[in-house]
Amino acid sequence: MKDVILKALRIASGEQTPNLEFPENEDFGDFTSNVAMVSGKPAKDIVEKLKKDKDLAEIVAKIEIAGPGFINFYLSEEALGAELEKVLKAGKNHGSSSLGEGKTVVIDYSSPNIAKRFGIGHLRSTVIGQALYNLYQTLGFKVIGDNHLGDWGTQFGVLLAQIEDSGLKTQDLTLDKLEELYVDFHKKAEADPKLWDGARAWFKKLEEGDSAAKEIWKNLVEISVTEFNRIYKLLGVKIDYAYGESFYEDYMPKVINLLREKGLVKKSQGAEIVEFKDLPPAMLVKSDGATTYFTRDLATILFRVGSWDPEIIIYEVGMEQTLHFRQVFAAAKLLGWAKDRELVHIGHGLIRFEHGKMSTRRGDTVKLEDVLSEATSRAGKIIEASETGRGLSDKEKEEVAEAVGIGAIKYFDLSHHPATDIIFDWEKLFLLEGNSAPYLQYTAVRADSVLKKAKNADLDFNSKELKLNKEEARVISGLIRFPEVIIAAAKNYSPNLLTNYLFGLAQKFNNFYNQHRIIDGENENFRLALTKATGEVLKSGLGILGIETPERM
RNA sequence: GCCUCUGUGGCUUAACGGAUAGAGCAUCGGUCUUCGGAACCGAGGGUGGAGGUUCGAUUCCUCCCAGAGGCACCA
Repeated sequence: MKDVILKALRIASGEQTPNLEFPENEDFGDFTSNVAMVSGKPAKDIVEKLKKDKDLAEIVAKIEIAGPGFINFYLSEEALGAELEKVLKAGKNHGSSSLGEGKTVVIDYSSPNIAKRFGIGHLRSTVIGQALYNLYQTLGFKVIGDNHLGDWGTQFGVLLAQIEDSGLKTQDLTLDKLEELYVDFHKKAEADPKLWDGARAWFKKLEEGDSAAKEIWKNLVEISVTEFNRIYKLLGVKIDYAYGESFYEDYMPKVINLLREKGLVKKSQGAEIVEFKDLPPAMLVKSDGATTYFTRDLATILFRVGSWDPEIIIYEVGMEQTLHFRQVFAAAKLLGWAKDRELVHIGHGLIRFEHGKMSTRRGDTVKLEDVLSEATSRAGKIIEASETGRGLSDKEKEEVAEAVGIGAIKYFDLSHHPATDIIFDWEKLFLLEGNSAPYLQYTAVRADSVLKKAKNADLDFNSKELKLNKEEARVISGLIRFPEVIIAAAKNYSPNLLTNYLFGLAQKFNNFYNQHRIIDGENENFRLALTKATGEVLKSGLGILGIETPERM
C-alpha cells in the first residue's frame, strides 16, 4: 500500500525520496507527504499528476492539500478492508520483518553489581534492555543479550577487608549482611580514608589469584546470582549470557599490551593512562598494578567482537556512565575495533528521589522486590473489588495480579523516554488505569472475550462492499502502523514509542467498542475481524515490551 | 570551574523541523435495560527566559535561569 503511494509520489513530484508518513492526527488521512513544501514545487501540480496514476486510484479515495501544503492520502474503504485482511493473515507475524537479517546486535543490559541488593535503580536497564532485545529480534536481527555483572573491582576488596575484619564466616553471609558491610565501610572510610589502601590491597590479591580471597569471592558471587535469578524470574527476564567483568581477567594483558604497542599509554603518578583529544584521560592500570573498569570494558569489546562480530553493540547502562563510555568507545576506535561497527550507549536517566540519587553507599535505596510485591498486592485488591475478577479461582487471581502488577511497573518505566529521570514516588508508580499496562491488558482480554462469546466464528468479510464508520476506519489505520512503530522504536532505542502507540490503538478500539455492537451488529464478520486483529497487535506489542497478557483478568 | 543530560497545564508525561502541542492522573460535568465499567464522551488549563536560523521551531544554534549526573586510583 505504502509503496504504491510512494511510487506515484516519486513520479508526480520528480523527487527521488519524497517523504511519506503517517500523520499524527488521523483527521489528516492515512498517509501524508510534505514533498511539496520541501521541494518548493506547487502541491497542486503534484496532486494533478497523482490523480492520473491508475494504481493509486485503486486504493485511494481522496487526495487533499491541507495546511501549509501537505498532501494527504485517504485510503478507500476497500483498501482499508484489504489491509485488515493482511494484518489478520500475518497474525502473530504482523510487525516483524527481515530488516535485520544477517546482522548481529549485542545488548549489554541489567548488569547489577554483585553483593548488592537488586534495587529499583536496576529496573530501567533491565526492562529497557529487554524491550530493545525483543524489538531487534522482531526485526530479524540476531540478538545477543549479555548481563555484564559487576563482579570484579575494588568493591570486592572492600568486602574482603570487611569480612576479614568482622570475622564473619561464609555461611553467615547474606545479601543484606553484605550490603550492611558495604555501607559500614563507606561510613568508616569517610573518617579514615586510609582504609581504602587496605581494600585496594585485597582487590590486588584477588586479581593476583590469591586462593583464600578467591574462595570468598566465589561465595559472594553465588549468593548474589541466586538472588538475582529470583528477581529475573519474577520479572520474566532471561538474559542469554552473564559473563561478568571477572570473565575478562585473561584478556587484560592483551588489551594493555595492544594499547602500549600503539603508543597510546602514558605514565602518570604511577598509574598508566590513555589520553584523548577532547576527553579527560582514562586510567588503564592503577598505580598498584590493578586494572580498572575502563580496562575491563575494553577487554569486553575485544571479546564480543571476536566472538560475535556484531554490527551494533548497545550498552543499556545509566547516564552517569556517559563519560566512561565515551572514553571506552574512543579507545576502541583508536584500536581499530569500531570499524563498520556501531557502539551505542543508551544512557537512561535515574530513578531517583526528589532530592537526588539513590545511593547504595549511603544505604538509601528501594528494593525492587518490595515495589513488585506492592504492585501485585494493589492489583489483587482491584480484582477483588471489581466485576472483572468474577469466577476466577484464588490461584488464578494471584497469577493475574502478578501479571498486572508487574506489567504495570514495567510499563511505567518503559513509557518514559529513556533519557529522563524518574522521580520515585510510591503513589505514581502504581498506576493501574489510563495509560498503563493494565489498560492494554484489559483491552486485549476484553477483545478475546468478545470473540469467545460470538457464536459466529467467521471472520471473512467482503472488503469490496465495505462501509466503514469513523471509529472502525481509525482502528484499521492504527493497526497498519504497527510495523513502522517497531522500526522507529528500535532505531531510536525508545520503547516508549511503542507504549504510546499501543495506548493509542487501545483507545481507538475502546472508542469503537463503546459506540458499536460487535456481536449481532452490522458487518458482524468484519467487526469480529477487527477485534481479533486489535487483540493480537496489543498482545504482541505487550510481548515485545516484556509484558504478559493474562487470559482473563 | 569544565563536560553531559533534562526543563512542556496542579501532578506524571508524548511529539522524524511541520498542520489546532497529543495523552494519562487529579478536578468538574456527562454515558450504562453492558459483546467485560481496570471502560467511553465532554470541559477548563501548558512549551523556563531572551535572541537567532527557517516558508515553518517543543525540536536546530547562542546566551541566561533552574534541576540532575559526571570530571583518575568505586563501577
